[in-house]
Amino acid sequence: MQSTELERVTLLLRQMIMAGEFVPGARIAEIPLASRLGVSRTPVRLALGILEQEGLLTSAPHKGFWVREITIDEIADAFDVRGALEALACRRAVERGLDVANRIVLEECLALGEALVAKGALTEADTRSWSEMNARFHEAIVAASRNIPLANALAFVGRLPLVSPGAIAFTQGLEAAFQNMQKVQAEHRDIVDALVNGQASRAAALVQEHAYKSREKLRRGLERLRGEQIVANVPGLKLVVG
Amino acid sequence: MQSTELERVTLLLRQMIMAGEFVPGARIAEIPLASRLGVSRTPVRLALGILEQEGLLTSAPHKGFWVREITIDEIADAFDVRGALEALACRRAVERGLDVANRIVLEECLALGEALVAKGALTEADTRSWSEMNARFHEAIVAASRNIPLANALAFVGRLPLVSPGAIAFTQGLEAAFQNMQKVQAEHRDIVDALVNGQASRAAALVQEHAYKSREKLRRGLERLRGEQIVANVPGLKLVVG
DNA sequence: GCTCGGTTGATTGCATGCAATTCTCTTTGC
DNA sequence: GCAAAGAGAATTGCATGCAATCAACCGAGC
Repeated sequence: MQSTELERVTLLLRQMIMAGEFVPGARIAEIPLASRLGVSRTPVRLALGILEQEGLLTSAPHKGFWVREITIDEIADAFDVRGALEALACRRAVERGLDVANRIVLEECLALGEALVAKGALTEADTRSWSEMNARFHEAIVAASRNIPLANALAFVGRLPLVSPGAIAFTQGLEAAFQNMQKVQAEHRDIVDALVNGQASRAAALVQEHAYKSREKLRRGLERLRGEQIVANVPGLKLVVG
Repeated sequence: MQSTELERVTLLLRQMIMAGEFVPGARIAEIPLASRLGVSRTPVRLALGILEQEGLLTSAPHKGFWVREITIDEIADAFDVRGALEALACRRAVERGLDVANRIVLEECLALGEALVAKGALTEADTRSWSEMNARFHEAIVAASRNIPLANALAFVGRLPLVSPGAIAFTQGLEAAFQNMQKVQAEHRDIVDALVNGQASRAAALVQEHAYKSREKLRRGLERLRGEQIVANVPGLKLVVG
């Protein structure tokens, strides 16, 4: 699938960073990384540049790259941005007329969510398919807006760890995850209802609140981990809590 | 100032693209470009990667880079995104309390705008200082929101040509530019008024409309140029009008 | 004992060589 | 005359060598 080393290295490196393999603020030297990944410095260097553009790394001339320190507040703020953009997407989707293809995707997502909620029990696999469904749901809304810069901007903010709709929900356990899932499913239902009935501002308000709830849920989850300077084992990235 | 070739090449290349030196859709080969800029392929390659991330170029493995074709609709859509984001910035700025530093910047921008409008006559230099003032104005609003992902997202959409507040207004002549300037100045006054009086939703609505007016002004300006497949001499980039 | 300066080591930045892929032009077959 | 296949040229992708810059450590001077 990936025809070049650069793509492979970029993907790998992104996963490594997101998995928290590097201490935030720590320098990432090219040579050890290259030998670790079994390639030369060239693709590594290019990949680092890409990840810098994505906001995961920082660099300075002759000083190299290091992992950006991301605060909880920054993650939370990104959710506000996501809410505002998705609200715009809803308004545009309604104004331009919700097309059939995306409507079908939305309803499929609703059905899948319904099935997961009805099933009651939750395995790890269920959580994964929920996440994928959630990602598809939000993508469909954006696609329905037919606004390319909007989609790009959303992808941009989604590059921050935990912000993308596909990020694994940050909950205490499967039980809490399930309760949250029920709430989210209800919100999804309302959003789709507003969209198919042409209620632009209602849909916009609902997704905005939807994002806000995600934000606060995440914040509560992260706040619990205060105390250590660096939050480890967060699915996504080590975060600076200072 | 720029200590590396990469920075120099990136800046130069961005300017060249924005100035429309390349036909949209045309391939950009590394070797001729490198020899033209007097450097080796390495920094050129890195710069091309950066500009791809910025949305000005596209690439495919083993096929190199080419200039992205940007439609008028895409530019217009980006204005909607800008409006939504700046509206969010206004709400947050008010909610968090407009800080003194940014308030001063806003009022200085107002004063400068007032002076330019009062002056009546408009030179090229006036247009430039107006643009710089406009950029500072919008930056201050974003800075006042103290939301870093928001600022990043706005910078992201602003990378599209003509979308950034600092882009030279697209008007028919100095006379029309002046009339537009008067309107914009009035809008700026209202926005600052809302911000300093803590009227969050009013300020949000005003900036959104502000962006919408910019969008429509630009669209009218570009529509006039339909007919040719490619619009040349647009300050920013050659645009595909199809 | 502390600070400032020099020197050494390491790392980044750039140039270039080589292999792999793609594109193009030509030639052959129908 | 046109289409398809093959060979050659050109370009990208990657590896590596070398120079410039930076950081750290050590020593000297105050």
